[in-house]
Formats: sequence, C-alpha cells, structure tokens
Amino acid sequence: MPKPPTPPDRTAPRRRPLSRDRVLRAAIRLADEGGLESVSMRKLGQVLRVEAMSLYKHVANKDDILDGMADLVTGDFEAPSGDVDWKSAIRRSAISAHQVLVRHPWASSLIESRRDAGPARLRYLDAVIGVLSGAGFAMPMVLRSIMTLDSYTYGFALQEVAWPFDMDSVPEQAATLARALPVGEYPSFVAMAEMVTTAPGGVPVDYEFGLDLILDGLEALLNTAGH
Amino acid sequence: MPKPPTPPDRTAPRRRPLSRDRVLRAAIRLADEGGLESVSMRKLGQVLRVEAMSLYKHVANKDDILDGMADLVTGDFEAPSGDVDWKSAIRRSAISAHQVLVRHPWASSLIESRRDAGPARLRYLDAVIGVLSGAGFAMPMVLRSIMTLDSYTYGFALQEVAWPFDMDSVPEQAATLARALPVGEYPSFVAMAEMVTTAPGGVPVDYEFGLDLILDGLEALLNTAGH
DNA sequence: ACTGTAAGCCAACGGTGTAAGCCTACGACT
DNA sequence: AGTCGTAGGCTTACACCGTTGGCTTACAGT
Repeated sequence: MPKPPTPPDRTAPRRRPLSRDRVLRAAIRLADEGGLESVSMRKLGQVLRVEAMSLYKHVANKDDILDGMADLVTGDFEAPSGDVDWKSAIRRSAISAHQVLVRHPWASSLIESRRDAGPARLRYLDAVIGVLSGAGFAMPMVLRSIMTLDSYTYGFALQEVAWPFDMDSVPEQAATLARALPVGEYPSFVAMAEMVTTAPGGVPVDYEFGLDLILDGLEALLNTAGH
Repeated sequence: MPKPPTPPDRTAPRRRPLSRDRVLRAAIRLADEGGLESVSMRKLGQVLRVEAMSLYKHVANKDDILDGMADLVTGDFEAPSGDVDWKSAIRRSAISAHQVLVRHPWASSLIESRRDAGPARLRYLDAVIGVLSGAGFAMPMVLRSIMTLDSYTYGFALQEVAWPFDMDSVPEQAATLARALPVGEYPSFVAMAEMVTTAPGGVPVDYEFGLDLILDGLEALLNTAGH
C-alpha cells in the first residue's frame, strides 16, 4: 500500500509550514488592519498559529520583517515602461506608486526610513533611471529628478494618511476644527478651513497636481538644456 | 534673621523643578543624540534625575511628549515674511524648515504623522496661507500649493536622513554598494552609482532644485490664470 | 496651626524583542 | 534497517517599555 509521505494523522491538523513569505504577508495584513504598531512578534505568531519564537527560524529579527514588508509593497509599484514617452511613463508609475502607498498607510514612512533598498526597490529605481536617462537627462539631473519625484510622492502619501479627517466627511469636521481654534488668532487658516467646508466640488487635494507641476518643470529643463 | 523661602539644606541639592518645557527639551536632546526610539520615559527620567513616573505630573503621556517635540521644532521654522514678494518669502521659509528638519533627523516623520497640528504648526501654516493668498492664489490653489511644497520638503528630509551613506564619504561607499549588487541585474542603477562615485563637484543632492522647480511652476500657474 | 494640593517616589501589570536551549519528526546515508 | 543531522517547531527567561494606582513629602493659603 503506497503510504503517502505523511500518514494522515487526523489528530495533528497538518498545518502547512511557515515561510518567510507567509510571515511577511501576515505582517502586512496585520499592519493594514491595525497600523504598524500592531505588528508584534507575538501577535504575528498568534495569527499564524505558531509560537512567537518560531518566527525566528524564517526571519532574522523584527527589523528584517520590516525590511521585507517594505520591499514587498514596493514590488507592487508599476515600473515605468520604456515603450511610451518618458513623461507619461513616469507619470503612470508615480500614480501607481501613490495608489499602493495609500492602500498601505504605514508603508510610506517605513520605506523611506529603511536604510538599504531591497531588490524590488532596486528594480524600480533601475527602471526609472533607465527611462529618464534614455529620455536625454544627464545623470546628475536624473538623480535630482528622482529625489524630487520620490520626495513628493512619499511626502504626499504621508500627509494624506495622517490627514485629521477622512476624506469623505471633510466639511463638518473642518467646521468643528475651525470652531475649536482661538478666535482671530489664525485668520488665514480659518479662511482656508471655511473654503474647505463650503467647496462645491469637494476638497482639491489631488496627488496629480504636484506631480504634473514637477513633470512639466522637468520637461522644460530638458528642452532648454538641449535648445 | 530673614530666612530664605527654603532653608539652604545642603544635603538636598535643591534641583530646580521639572516643567513640561524642560521635559520636552530633554526629549529633543535625547532624540537628537540617539534617535527617536531612544526616547523612553525611563531614560528621560534618568537624564532629568527624576523617577520616570514623575514625568506624568507635567505631561499627559508619551504621545503628548511626541506632540510637544513636534511642535517645538516646528516653532523653529522661519515663517514667511509678508514684506517681500511671495516667491522669495516662501522660498526662504521652506529652506529654513528644511534646515531645521535635517538638524533633527527624527522630526520629519514625527511631524507628518501627528494627527493634530500644534500651535506652532498652525501659526506657520497661517502665515504661509496668508502670503500665498495675498499673492493672488485662489484658496483651492493655496491648499494645493501647500500640500505640494510640504510633501516635497518633508519627503526630501526623510530621504536625506535615511540616506545609506553620510554625505561626505559618498564615493567609496557607493562603490562598495555597486560591487555588492548582482552583476548585470540593475545596469542603470550601477551607472548612476558610478556617476556618484566619480562626480567632480560632489553629489548633486540639493533640496533647492526641487523647491525651485515647484515654485517656478506655481508662478507660471499664477500668471496664466490671470492672463 | 491646619489643611489642601502639587510634585515627587515606589511597586506592579501587561506588553515588547529576543537569547538560549530543548524536543521531535523527517530525510539522507551507510 | 539503523543511525544521525538538521529543520522547524516549543519553552523559559531577561531586560526594557508605557502606564495605573497609591504613597509621601513639602509648600502655600487661610
């Protein structure tokens, strides 16, 4: 009788083994639900139905987990394609990155604060560098462009997720905020808050505004440099 | 004999009393030296020669301390002046903010992640809003401009302080980094690294590049809107 | 002189990351 | 078939963390 590799012992539920990838994905799920500070070794072990210390067989330490999480979500960024003009390629990939970052509110600060870039980040950076230098930017300019674009993207996502009110019910919340302020102390700020409360088309907080501002500026620099 | 309000008992060294401000400044000093994660109630009490629990007489909890730290460094930002043209006023204040942020490497992520703005931040925002709307920007545009400028500034500082190598000895470090990469895997990235190692005038990572890019873009929008 | 309160101290609880060691089942090799 | 190395779990323990609650002291005001 060809016994299966493991006897089907019903008492031992035969859970599938841990792996670095399984740990990282569980960590990401935890962070998505309860924020970065709610991912701890013990809670992680709990959702994986394993003792906390067992995680260390698949992961160096918690910092390694954070590195892995950062690189995993970076892997979801859509790398710029070399098939279209540089501007729309970069635009498209930047928007995709921004979407990923708001989907994982904890990711922006995490990625930016990691010391060494993981393979996914390297691959993404490599693609961006390739597109920009292929478009005619000199290397120092490529570096500056990337710094500018990345700073804006991560900074925007960071501000967005820390925004005091969720984007849907802005008006009433901004109103109560304005009421809580010492009267007359911040007149311009209050005027701004009032605009936010009464804007007909909703609040104009769109990532693409600054993105296009930067991209147009870069394009202008590219043209005048080669004029 | 007119006894002083407290008898000069030499055995009790008569340390000067705690205060919220003293706690916050000690916390900032701790963070400057050892990073944000080295700010703990116990260490804080230690440098203030006080038991950890005594801090709670002057501070609600640790989050309150973090809020206070964020607002204290925000108070060091130079608010834009209304006496010069809007562009150089904003430019000046943005550069000052950036300088403060690199002086306190932990501050960028902290300020951006705080939910409610403190008084210093409100005052700064109020001044910026005043200058921009005074320059002729419509309110929605003011909001967009601030979002863009702030995102860039905080994002840049964040990237800058997490930069793998300290800015002085870049070349050799970039060289070893490039050597550590799987050969041929990231060709554009390696080319970039080589540029960095051999750039004659140092690495062109300047905050002002992106800043001027954004400011020029805003200026152009202002002019075409009123054409 | 009494008394209320402000501001320090102390002990303890539940949480964190992780070092060290143990145990057991599996795969490979003789 | 028997042995053994090891991968992958578990257990214990330690040092540190933020914070609750209660205690004590010293000073200010009546």
